[in-house]
Amino acid sequence: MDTVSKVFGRIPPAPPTLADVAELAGVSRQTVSNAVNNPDLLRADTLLRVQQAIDQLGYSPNRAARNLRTRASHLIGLRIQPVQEGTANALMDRFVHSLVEASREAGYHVLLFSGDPIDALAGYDDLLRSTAVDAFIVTDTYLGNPQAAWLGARRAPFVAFGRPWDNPDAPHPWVDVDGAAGCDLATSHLLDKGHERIAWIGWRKDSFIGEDRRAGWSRAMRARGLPTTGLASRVEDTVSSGRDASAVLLDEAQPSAFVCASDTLAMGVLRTLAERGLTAGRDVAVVGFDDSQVAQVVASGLTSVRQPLEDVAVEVVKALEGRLGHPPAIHPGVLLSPTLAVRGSS
Amino acid sequence: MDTVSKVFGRIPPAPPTLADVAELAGVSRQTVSNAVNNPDLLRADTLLRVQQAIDQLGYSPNRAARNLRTRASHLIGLRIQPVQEGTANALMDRFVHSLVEASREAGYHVLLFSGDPIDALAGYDDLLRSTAVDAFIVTDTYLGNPQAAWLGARRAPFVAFGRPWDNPDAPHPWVDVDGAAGCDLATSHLLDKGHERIAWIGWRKDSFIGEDRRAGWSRAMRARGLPTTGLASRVEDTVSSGRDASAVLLDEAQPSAFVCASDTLAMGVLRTLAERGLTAGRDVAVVGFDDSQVAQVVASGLTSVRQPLEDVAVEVVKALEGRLGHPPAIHPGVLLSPTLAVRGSS
DNA sequence: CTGCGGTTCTTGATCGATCCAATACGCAGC
DNA sequence: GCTGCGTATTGGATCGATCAAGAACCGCAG
Repeated sequence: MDTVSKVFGRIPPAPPTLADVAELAGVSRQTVSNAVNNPDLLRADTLLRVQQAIDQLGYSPNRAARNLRTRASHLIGLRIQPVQEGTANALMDRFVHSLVEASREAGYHVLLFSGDPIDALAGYDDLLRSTAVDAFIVTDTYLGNPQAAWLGARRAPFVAFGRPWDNPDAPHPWVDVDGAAGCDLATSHLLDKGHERIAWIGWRKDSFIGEDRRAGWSRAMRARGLPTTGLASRVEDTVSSGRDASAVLLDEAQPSAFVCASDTLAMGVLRTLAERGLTAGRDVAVVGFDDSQVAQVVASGLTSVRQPLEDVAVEVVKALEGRLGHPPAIHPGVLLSPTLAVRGSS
Repeated sequence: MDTVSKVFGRIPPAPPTLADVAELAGVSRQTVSNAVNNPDLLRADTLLRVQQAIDQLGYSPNRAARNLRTRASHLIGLRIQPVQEGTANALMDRFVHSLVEASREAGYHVLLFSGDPIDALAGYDDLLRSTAVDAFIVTDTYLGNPQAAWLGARRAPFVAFGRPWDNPDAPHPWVDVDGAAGCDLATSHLLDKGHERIAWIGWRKDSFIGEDRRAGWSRAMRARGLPTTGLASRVEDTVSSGRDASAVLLDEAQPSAFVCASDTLAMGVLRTLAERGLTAGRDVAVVGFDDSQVAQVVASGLTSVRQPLEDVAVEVVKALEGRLGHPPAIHPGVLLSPTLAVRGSS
């Protein structure tokens, strides 16, 4: 016996097919198929007999054959973006896991693909034309959503995690987290602690998400009749930008607390405080956004707005099931409320 | 027109098939198939004609049909574990992305699945029996590897990210990162900076990976004739364990530097230092492991051992291609060396 | 004993690609 | 002009499931 055979064995036995089960159970193929897909069509004793044959052989329907016939793959495509080094943004990890779990319960699996960097749509197109997936989850909706229009035009079923900012009447189902509510929550939390001069550090104005979150901060401030002028700054989403912005704001506006559009920016604030010998949570309060691992393990902890990603995933899958149903259900947008993970920094 | 149709349009046109292309190009189905899979079998002018027809119709082979016939899905299964909240362990994010990218180049897609928590093997079994994936990537090899033996017995092709610790002669291909070399690197880096009393904070003894990393530290120490007794501690992988362990070590052994088995533990050390008014990198040096986002954004930065996950993914896919080849290539284990991301803490 | 509605089960066709064996084609040599 | 040979191309069968019918079976009323 040669080494290859010794290691990997002979040709693995072909898995049992529907016909094998049918023969063993003494019924026809169709009956086995019904036992699997429409059990209530069978007489109880026949069903039992078929079930036993299935168990005995360890039969599972061949997915390729089933997919071919039913024109469905029970796969959901999810495009993943490169990890951003040097930031605290890691919500994908949590979301992906929740999505896989929710999909599993609905009988779907998640297929990952990474867009050809040159042409993000090429990846979608490829999977779509080869009928490799039944639908997509689209997550990158930060600036409008070119994919949405493209997929819509192709009649490709998809659900977006993120509102169609540039087109509120977009016909596709979507699920999103209310960033404004989150920042309102964070700001109100600080206001309740007695802070009155609460600064905002967010992203540049062309980010819909950033403006939404900012609106939550200003809304909460206005609700208590507090001014916001001079207390806001808009920068890049990097630690050093957060550091610089907070330094300027401390000098010019003397805020006693910061609400940030991301944990990355909040880490920058913490750095400024450390440089000035100030203690986060005692001298100056800080709240971040996304409840990243960074927020959880940083010294004394960073209070942060936590997106209910598990719920998002469940809603996304629910919307997907509706969209793939016959007839497709029109699923309105779903907006979920985040919570606040309070830690030492506030 | 009813609302549903207005929103989603009529039944989408059926995608073009091989036969459609054949008819348009005026050739037979097999010729089109050859044009796609064995272009060199065709005469140049025929190939061109078929190509044009393919482009004109936007044809892509139906995956289900191809999978059924070729008994291959070109999918790779990857089981993902729940995210550990409160730790800095996020290497999966980076690895998954690299894996998707490497797989894409090899013509594969990554299928995620989450083991039924009750029975981790059920998820593998299901996908295997339904021939949904061609192979698996197994990542959880921290304590031996029950999956490996099970998959091996089922003759399921798989590649492990992680050595078969409990069975060095295991016949399956694997790729791993040399944790000992990483910690040797980290320790040597500190030794070069003039540190002599370098403490180790690692995991409990039943972790093969932890013992491996620890060996790198003690090896580097011994190489310079330095003692290690009293300088090591083994704890749980949490921030607070790292904090407690470093406090005890500082009191009892007065180390001037720490090498940790994870960034999570290193964050605990940083916390202790902060509590004692010591500055990381100036008073006491700290090195973590995994180069997590936490290490990258924490104030002044945490020096950390960085696993070459991109290379791991490439090697894993390479091994997979060998394993799935005919005949399967026997791929020896591959051990890659990590690098050190030097930051402010050292 | 026949007829009938309803359930239960079976047979043949089908999804769209690839494998297989057989045929048409081109070209050199007699 | 015919044969031989390698290349290019073709039609038919096949993978394993589901769909769409139709057939067998059941009990029960006429």
